[in-house]
Amino acid sequence: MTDSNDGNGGTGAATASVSSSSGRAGMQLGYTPLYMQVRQQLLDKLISGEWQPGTLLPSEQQLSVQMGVSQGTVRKALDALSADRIVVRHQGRGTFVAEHDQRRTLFQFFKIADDKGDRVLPETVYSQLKRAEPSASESRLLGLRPKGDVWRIVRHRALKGRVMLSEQIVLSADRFPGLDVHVPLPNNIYELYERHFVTTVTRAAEQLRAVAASAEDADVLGCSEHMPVLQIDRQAFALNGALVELRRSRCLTEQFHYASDLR
Amino acid sequence: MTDSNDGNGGTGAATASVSSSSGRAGMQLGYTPLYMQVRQQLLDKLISGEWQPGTLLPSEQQLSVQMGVSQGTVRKALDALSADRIVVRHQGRGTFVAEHDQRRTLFQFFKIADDKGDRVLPETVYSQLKRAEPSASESRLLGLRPKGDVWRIVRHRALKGRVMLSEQIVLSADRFPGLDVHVPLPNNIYELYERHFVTTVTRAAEQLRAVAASAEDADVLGCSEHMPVLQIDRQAFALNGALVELRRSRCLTEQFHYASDLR
DNA sequence: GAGTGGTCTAGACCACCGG
DNA sequence: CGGTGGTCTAGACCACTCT
Repeated sequence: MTDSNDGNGGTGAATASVSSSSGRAGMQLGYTPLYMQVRQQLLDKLISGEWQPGTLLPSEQQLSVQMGVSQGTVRKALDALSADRIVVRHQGRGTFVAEHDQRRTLFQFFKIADDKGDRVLPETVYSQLKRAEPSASESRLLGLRPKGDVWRIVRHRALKGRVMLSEQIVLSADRFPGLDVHVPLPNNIYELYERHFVTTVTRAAEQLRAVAASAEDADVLGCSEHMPVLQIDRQAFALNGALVELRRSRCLTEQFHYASDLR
Repeated sequence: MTDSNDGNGGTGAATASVSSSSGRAGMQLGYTPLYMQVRQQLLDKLISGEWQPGTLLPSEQQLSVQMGVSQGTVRKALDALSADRIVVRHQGRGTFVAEHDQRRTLFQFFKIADDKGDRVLPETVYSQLKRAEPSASESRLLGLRPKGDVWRIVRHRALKGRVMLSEQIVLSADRFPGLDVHVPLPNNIYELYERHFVTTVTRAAEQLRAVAASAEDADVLGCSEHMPVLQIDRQAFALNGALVELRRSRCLTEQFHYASDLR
């Protein structure tokens, strides 16, 4: 392993056995702190699938010995991953790779709430999967190879027994080979991504607009045509930063709303 | 000062001269870490107005001596305040009380972006202020005394020269005495709150719905009646956690959208 | 009781800013 | 150049979980 960044503060005798692996997104030049290098090393093991979701990581003590840095530096790296919800830490139990369980889906990725502010997970009442050619923009955004296909998923989803949401999902057929084997798709589709396709969605960006329901929307949602509906365009990103899912939802917002926290 | 929490780890000789001041929101019972007590002590000085926005705080070293805790503990307290955007830290310069400058308003509190994803601050093209009686729910939410009045502000705001947004703001007349002296209100109204009314907005919760434009909306926004518009209901909270502002916006979303990051 | 993460302390050096 | 926050280390004790 190549040493770097000595730059090694403290009383320390240990010269860190941490390879440089710089190039953190969103950092300016000049210098990469040791704990960020450690963070990246740990992240690489998650990206490669060496540590699957749900796995118990080695303890801080073990990692600090393995990586040749102090326990405090390992702690800072794990705290950074924890802040990004990539790992979950439990006092007395250990540090685990975050899973897309129902709670995470509900609080990180599903922003529809009822008028009391409670979030309710929707049930899927209709689901369709087909292979198709991408549009130019889909191909560009998903970084597809020339002539690479996409999967198109259409789902209708109900809250409290009423169909409230119609969504179309677009995925690279190369990244999700044999997706059709898993039909019918589970309600929690991000759990499917991570269990069968080594793809963990960690972050998403949504664009919201008010639009008029199309004739098809009206049919699906049981409302009149031209009814105002909330259109949500989502781009979802994996651990390595790649855009892996495009999604467009149209949602009735009479009994429910989209909740956004500004902080 | 009353000691508590000894509970004092480390080699330390120092018994912390930090009063208990427990009761952190969202904490379970049992115990309050020292750095959270320090955080609350610092926060109290901000709430009281003893440290105004823009103020340079004492250095970590000075604070650690003043409060009788280690520099590392002061650091953790300041890092927590920094994570909540309550203070801003600059290496080599010091720690400052956060201000509602244009950048903060743009990135923390204004979520409308153009199709390239760039956020543009809107200009106010019409503004009206009047004193009025609150509705029952307004009185309850804002915690008004019986017969306490409210201010109602109506503003029309333009992006790139086109009126895109109509908003109504409701404030306690008691909390904002003599607000009418400041007419015409500045475009950055949160800066007004903090400069003249010792009220710093730190957090807000928004509820989004797609609704049909009313006749009045259509007139203001220059669109047809029943056009789908994005309705944004905001509740804004001050440093002490009190709800201080209610706001309803209606926004055209043909050239712009509401951007929401899920992470 | 053993092991984990969480807190607290102490001290050193580094990167950055201003005068 | 002195002062600030940022990083790194080392070691102790605490709260929590599981066996």
